[in-house]
Amino acid sequence: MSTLQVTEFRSAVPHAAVSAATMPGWQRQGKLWSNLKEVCDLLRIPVSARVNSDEFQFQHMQFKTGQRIHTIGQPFDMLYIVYSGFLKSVMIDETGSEQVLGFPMKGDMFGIDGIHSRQYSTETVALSNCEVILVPFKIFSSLGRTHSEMEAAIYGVMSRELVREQAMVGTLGSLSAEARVARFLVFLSERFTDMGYSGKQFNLRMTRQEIGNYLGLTLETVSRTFSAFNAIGLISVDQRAVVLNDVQALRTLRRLPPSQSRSKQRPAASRQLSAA
Amino acid sequence: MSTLQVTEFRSAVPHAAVSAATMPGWQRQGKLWSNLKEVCDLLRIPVSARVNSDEFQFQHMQFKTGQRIHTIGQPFDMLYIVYSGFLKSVMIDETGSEQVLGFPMKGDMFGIDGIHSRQYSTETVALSNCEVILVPFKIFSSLGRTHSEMEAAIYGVMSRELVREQAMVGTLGSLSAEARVARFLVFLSERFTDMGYSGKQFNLRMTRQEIGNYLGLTLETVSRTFSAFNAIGLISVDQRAVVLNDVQALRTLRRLPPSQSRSKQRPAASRQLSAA
DNA sequence: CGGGAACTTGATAGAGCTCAAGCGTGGTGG
DNA sequence: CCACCACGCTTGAGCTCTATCAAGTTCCCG
Repeated sequence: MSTLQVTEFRSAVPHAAVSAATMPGWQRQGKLWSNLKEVCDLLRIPVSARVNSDEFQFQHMQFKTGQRIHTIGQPFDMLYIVYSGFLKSVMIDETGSEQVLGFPMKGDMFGIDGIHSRQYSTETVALSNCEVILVPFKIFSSLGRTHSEMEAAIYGVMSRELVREQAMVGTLGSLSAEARVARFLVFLSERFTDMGYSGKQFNLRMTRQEIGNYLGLTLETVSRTFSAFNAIGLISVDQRAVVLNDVQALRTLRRLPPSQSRSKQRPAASRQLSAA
Repeated sequence: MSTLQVTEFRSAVPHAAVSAATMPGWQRQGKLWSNLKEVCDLLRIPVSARVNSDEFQFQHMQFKTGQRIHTIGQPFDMLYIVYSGFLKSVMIDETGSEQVLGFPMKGDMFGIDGIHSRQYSTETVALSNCEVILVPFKIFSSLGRTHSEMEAAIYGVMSRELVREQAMVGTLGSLSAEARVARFLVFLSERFTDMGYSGKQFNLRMTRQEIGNYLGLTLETVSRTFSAFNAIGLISVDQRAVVLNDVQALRTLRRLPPSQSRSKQRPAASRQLSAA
């Protein structure tokens, strides 16, 4: 069962900078910079040609696996955009337990939670060697003033994050363990596709523990669910290597053996309270 | 057991407009307006005196119980701020099930989810007669440009919502049913206190169904948990009327009868990845 | 006063957690 | 270069929590 090979990543990673990971200069600051257009492209924000791309330069910074980009309570002054690599964002509750909130990857912005209280409420850790673009919040927000088209984009990015969290709440609140895991795989598949990698086969960058924590499950349940999916041919798993054999089935999966629909509160609160 | 009386609300509601609910003019638009200062106060945003409060006037709109303020898919052009009353925001997943995302109340902004895709991804329904301030998004964002101090405030409000959703994910992902219900009560208590009402006793504005949906539980579990809290004197409940007898205990509650600490993933995923 | 929604309570079952043991894999030191 | 060790993963057994199904009661509205 350990013959499964997933190699897409080694060959597909498109940024030359990553190879620098093994070189002495790795992690030195100030080596790479991006202009505004590059940042907007990364964020999937439309840029008008009128913007002077070179008016601002944004510094890159490289992190090794396990390093923290920012920590809880640290004063906020920076937003971050993932240029390459994989990370996890976690919150620590009052009992000291971690709660994984997300896995930022290429094109994702993180650190937004710090704006409100002027200090980060989460911490973000590199799950692989990473390259992150530093965006000083003051500069970012001033772009909204000077380039009015940028303004909607900024709000849009923040709104997008909010919608994503809301979807997460919906997932945690109503789906079975199997459905959560299935959706998680589809989510990864779509992200990888967006990034130009294969959406069919990839390597997980996080542990079962982290996946389970993110999905509100234990690592054992995640492991068992992977095994179950594997057993019926939905996917092929071997450790971190995953192949999705039927993405559509994963997308709509509710429960495995007896697919009893528990649509419970369907006809709940939307019609008897009809707007007069 | 039905002798419990909670009357704080009837007497405490401070806005005269509510009494208009029973009058013919109710729900007619354009009756009340707020200036910028009033809006900022409501949002708990610091306003500098330099801002000309009367430069902008924001229209109020009144809704009766059950009416929708906005619906899913409706084109986005407006943000909303609750001036009075209670609402719920819900998402509908692909199977048609509702997912309650929150209960906006006085001072809360909603509709933010619509910015990203230019249409609302949620709908918001009045749980009581409500008065809502309409804030055209274009005007709101232009305030960020003209009054630069407003800008941070706007981002702050959006960030606050994101943090709130993240906390919700944490709650759903890791707490027992009892702990979720307890936190929910504490959450309400704090909101009511903020609004100037009693944080010790209040009336729930939502059904057990809605609470359960919000917390990822069934209505039966919510009901049983209320009863259990009632039985040990933590709270007193009778239908929608609630008295919190020990807020601190609710705040830290993890589990009820045998308070065995199972701090599970305590020493889990934060040390082996220490930043070199 | 009737009907329906909301709420409570009980009985039962099953999904997922906990505890526990074993294995594979990758990194490290001898 | 190989052996060891630790961490991550898998799998099993048992048990608990919470969902589900089912009445029955209360409250609110017409």
